[in-house]
Amino acid sequence: MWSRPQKAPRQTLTLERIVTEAVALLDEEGVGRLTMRRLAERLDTGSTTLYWHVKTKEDVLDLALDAVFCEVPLPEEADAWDTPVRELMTGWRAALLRHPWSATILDRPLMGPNALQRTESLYETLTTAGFPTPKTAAHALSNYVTGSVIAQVTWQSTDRFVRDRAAQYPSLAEHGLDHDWDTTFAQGLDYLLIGMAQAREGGF
Amino acid sequence: MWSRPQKAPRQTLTLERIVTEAVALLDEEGVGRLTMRRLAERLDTGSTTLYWHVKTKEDVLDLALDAVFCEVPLPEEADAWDTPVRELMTGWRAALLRHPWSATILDRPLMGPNALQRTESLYETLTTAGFPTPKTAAHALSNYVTGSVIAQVTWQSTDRFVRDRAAQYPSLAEHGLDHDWDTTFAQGLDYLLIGMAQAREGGF
DNA sequence: CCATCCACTAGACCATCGATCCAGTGACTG
DNA sequence: CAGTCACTGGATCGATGGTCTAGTGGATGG
Repeated sequence: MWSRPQKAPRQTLTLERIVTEAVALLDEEGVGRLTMRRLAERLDTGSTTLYWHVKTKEDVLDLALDAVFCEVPLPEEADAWDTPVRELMTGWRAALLRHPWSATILDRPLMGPNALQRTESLYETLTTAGFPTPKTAAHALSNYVTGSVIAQVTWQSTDRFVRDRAAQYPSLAEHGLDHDWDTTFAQGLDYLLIGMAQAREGGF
Repeated sequence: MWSRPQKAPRQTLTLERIVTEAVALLDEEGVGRLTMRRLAERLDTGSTTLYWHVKTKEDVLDLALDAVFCEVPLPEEADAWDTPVRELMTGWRAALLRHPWSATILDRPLMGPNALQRTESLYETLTTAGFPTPKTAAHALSNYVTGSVIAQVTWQSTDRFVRDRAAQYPSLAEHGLDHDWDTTFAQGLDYLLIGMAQAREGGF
């Protein structure tokens, strides 16, 4: 009785396989070409079969997005509060950039277990760091990361377009061209962290 | 000869009318229900007619999004550099929030004339304020606004869902529930501006 | 050993969408 | 008055998300 397997060991097609393959498909061909049929084909099955494991296509996207967050390393404790924060935000950004399609679906609730775990970690760090309003600080940080990733992915995808219009819009060209995205991100993050630290000392 | 009208005065259907109606449709029913057919129907015409004025549906979205940026007031000059910046960012955010569908299409290049004009204004303000790297500062600011709007729209659209899971994920509930979005945004913006000011004095 | 059950699968099918083809239409031009 | 051209619309195409219906095959229980 007790040694009996809990569930049917059938499982030729599992949710996990679906998600893995969906991420692979998204990585290779982008969000515009993710189709239930194409995904099913890659899994050597019919599209109907997918709908037994998943209710809608949006479920697939939600799962794929949360799978990306799984790649974000959870920082260890450190003496300075800003060290783990910087780590978390940098890893967060890196994971999203590794899967550029994720930037275009960041407009959906990040409520997968992996995403929640990262948010939780951020809150915890800020709270133990003594911020009176960790909620505000957490929002500022995650919003900045989200915006940064979207901006970078967008501009990189239209590099050619901008280059053609560089003469017409000089500061547009400067805004999006030959851009060291990493250092710009880090610098902006520093702005935020400096401001946060100063505000905390001021007690608000 | 000179008094002759330049172009054919036919124009029963104009690009302007299309954009206006598209924004109205998006406001009323959201981005998911914007269809070329539905849009054409609202304009009392066939869907084919739209394609004479516009190449693809994406064009319509681009135009609608830029129409939103038209609502962002361009700040006047001021003594303190942060005053016009705060004005511009607040107006930027307000315009996007007035049309929540815009948040879900912020992953496309903001290259309409209205959006460019706002970006230009931001650069100009930061440059005359003496920032050594206005590009970095401008990115930090606009990224923060973008992220903030997306977060707010997303969380507000899933308020019910979060409320149901409040017990299960306490800090999730705190993160997204009963949230004074305006003050949180303003506070985060202050973080940024404080950090930027301090960094400028430090000369980097 | 066999009937039953159920997790799981597949092909046909539906409504809808973005986009195009093709056949006009009517106001202005020369 | 014939011709042009900006402009319009109905029919249509291929693809998509999703459902209906009819299975299939391995484990279960008697």
